[in-house]
Amino acid sequence: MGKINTTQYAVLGVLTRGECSGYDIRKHFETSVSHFWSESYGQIYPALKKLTEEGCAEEVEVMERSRGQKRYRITSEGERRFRDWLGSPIDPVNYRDELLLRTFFAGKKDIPAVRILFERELAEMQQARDAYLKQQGMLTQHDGDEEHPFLALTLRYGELFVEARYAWCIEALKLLDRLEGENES
Amino acid sequence: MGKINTTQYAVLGVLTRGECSGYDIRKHFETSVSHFWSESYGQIYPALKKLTEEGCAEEVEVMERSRGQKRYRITSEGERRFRDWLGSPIDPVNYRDELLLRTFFAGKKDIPAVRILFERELAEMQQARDAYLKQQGMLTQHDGDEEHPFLALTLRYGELFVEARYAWCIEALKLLDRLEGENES
DNA sequence: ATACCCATGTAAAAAGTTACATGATTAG
DNA sequence: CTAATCATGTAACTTTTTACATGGGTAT
Repeated sequence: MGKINTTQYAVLGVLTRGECSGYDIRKHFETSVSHFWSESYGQIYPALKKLTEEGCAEEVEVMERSRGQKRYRITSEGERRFRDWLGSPIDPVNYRDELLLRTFFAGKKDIPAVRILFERELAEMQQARDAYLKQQGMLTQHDGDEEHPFLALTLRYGELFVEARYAWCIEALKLLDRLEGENES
Repeated sequence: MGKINTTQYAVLGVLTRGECSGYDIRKHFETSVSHFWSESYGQIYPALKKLTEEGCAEEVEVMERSRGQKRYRITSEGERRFRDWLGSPIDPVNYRDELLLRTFFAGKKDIPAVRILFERELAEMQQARDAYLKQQGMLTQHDGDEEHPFLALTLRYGELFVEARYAWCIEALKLLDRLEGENES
């Protein structure tokens, strides 16, 4: 049995929610999970091909395919493999955060430069916070769904993450003010 | 002028702290910045080569080189380019978090599986918290250094991040308890 | 008509990891 | 002497992005 990589599992995950096309899958990543996952077409189409070869997904026969669309459905084998993966150990990923990297290497001369970086980040966190609030509102309409608690949980993570990062930016900007004050005196 | 990528800037960043070897650079990434950045040898050595070609770094002539070590030093051109990069806009990176991905796709049947994931994560956050505390202690010894406030800031980010994620795991585990209770009743 | 979304797919490039080959030095 | 650590480097592979080619459908 061939090895399935994370992208393929992510695609399989979308398929567990119902049959769809490669395009739909991309949309799904772009909208619902964009704050913690992304996939490009260059990954999705080959993944669908590979999953089909592996017997984890199959093309749905569609009469009258609109716009040449191909739709895929998860197989029971795919379902099984997906459930296995879901609980398997997560191998540590190397987290990379360029804002942190730049902060780490900054010195006194860089204060004006990093101030702009933090201000920009702060604005982004505010935007993200608004987006979460909006999504929160939409979610309450699907209250009864089986997946609802888990969706809410990922949303909640976003909120906590954004609050933490927001608070950090505030602290950072205060620090910059203080450092600049010291320089002048 | 050739394009310099993020890895090369990261390497250049280490060189701003003093001349060192590829091995030292690796060590630096592994120890001081591992919680927000990582580079492998397969990236570092080619980066040093490229930076030298670009005139951003140069090999230091060492008599009696210990163990065949090569040491590199940043040039004034490298310094200039690094400062320019430090304040330049950060292009949005696609954040990927497999724990979130799995949570998103989880359903009621996966409760025991995801519980293990959250427990593992919780333990990791506790460990990370201890590590930060320890680093915090070491940092106070370098109190006067010019870079000190920025180092402290990255450490502070780590603390806030870990606290947020820790809190989230706790919430998640409570949710799982609640869902399991519902199932039984 | 013409612009915009829907839709599939691939090729090339870039980014990154892993495994290996090689050898010096040091600590026990 | 031997194991661990220091040290450099490359090749193969995997992963991911970006750009392109192609064309159907729909709304103005």
